[in-house]
Amino acid sequence: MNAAQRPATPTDAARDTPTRLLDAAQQLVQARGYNAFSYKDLAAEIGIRTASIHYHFKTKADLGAALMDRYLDDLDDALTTIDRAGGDARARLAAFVDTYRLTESQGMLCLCGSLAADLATLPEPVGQRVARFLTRSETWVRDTIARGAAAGELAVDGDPSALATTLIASLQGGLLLARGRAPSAVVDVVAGIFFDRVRPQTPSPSP
Amino acid sequence: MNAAQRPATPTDAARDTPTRLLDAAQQLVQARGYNAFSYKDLAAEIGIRTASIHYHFKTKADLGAALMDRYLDDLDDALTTIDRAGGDARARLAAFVDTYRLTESQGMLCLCGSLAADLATLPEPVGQRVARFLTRSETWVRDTIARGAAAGELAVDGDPSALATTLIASLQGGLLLARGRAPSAVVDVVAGIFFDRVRPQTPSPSP
DNA sequence: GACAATCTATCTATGCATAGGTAGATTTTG
DNA sequence: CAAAATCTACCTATGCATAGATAGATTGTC
Repeated sequence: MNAAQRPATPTDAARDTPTRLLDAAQQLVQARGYNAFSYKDLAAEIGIRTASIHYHFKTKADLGAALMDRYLDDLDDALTTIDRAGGDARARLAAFVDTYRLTESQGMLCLCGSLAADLATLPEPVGQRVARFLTRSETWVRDTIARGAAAGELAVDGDPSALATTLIASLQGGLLLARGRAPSAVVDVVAGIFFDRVRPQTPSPSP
Repeated sequence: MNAAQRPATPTDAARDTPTRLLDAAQQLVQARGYNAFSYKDLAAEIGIRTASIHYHFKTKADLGAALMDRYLDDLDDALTTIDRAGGDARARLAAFVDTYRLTESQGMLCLCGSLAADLATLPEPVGQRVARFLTRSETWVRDTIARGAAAGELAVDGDPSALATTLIASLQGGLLLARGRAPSAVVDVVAGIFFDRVRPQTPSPSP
């Protein structure tokens, strides 16, 4: 997901250099991929020399790890916010799906999806964090479905774990297909298919 | 998809150099991504100098385009073979999904999925072919579902177009999630969810 | 001998990283 | 509290490896 669609750049130039570097790097990775951005791009973006970037992030691997650490924190924050907002399971899942829409409209991938595509070439610490992000997302979706079913909020058609895996896969893959289409077209479509199987528990509490 | 899981390297060294270059390049792109392989890697792989590669493929962009051209041909061949095999719609869809399993078991992405992730940095002719591949896959799946429904072979639960988009997205995204998991785990899961909505038209022709 | 396929040698551009320096703020301490 | 020490956040300059590409042999083959 794109939990980390950073809070709309607060006053932008007002942030400190490490934060600005992370912001720019994240944008570049989501738009172009890990192996297609350089310290030079980054330096140009925020107006310092490449050597200065090394002062804040010793190596590109460190920068990548920091990027994913922040993204993991953002995910936790986003999920916590959703959980605390007090909607039912379906509303929570819808809020989760919503986090992908902005990313799609920008023609980007999820930071984690982009890095997952480059997984074989990533420094190991970065790869580990990517895996952690995907696991955490999937677990949250699975648990949200399962709890919704248990609480009688949701009529679930299928195995919560399989549905969760499929939702994450189709959202990540959806962003891959989305570029060059109408904004939100693909996320809407895959979400529609998903929610057909996770319906509000309206009437008959049947057997 | 990975239609182009090249026919198991026939005698391998017996093929001509352009073919061996394409084979090696495809393997590298699927495993590592377009921006993470070089003429040097390729040269080392097949035992010639990088300069010799330029004799066969003037530029990396040419190589990329040739790679996608062949992959598009492979897709057409695969779909034609499936269509001619004479199974019903569900068998055809299952055969289509099967082409993703080998890719998953090798921890790779679909050539087209890998390139889609790097889309923003691709030479334009390559990007166009990537889009063409995705459209063609989606169209085939959609039509296969729709025809299956029309022929009374399939009980389709939802819009064929949305189901097709979701299937492709979840397969492509599935390969993204699959690395580091049990082989075929993710393709099986997303295919299972898909086929719940595209069931054999068994008994009651209902209304 | 002509053409195909490959080679050696080399070029320019770029990537990540390091060394070493500097201006200015902050902290320590006699 | 002022001088000394240290730290922060940059800089210039440079190194060394790799990337894609080119020119001009050389070799093999019909």
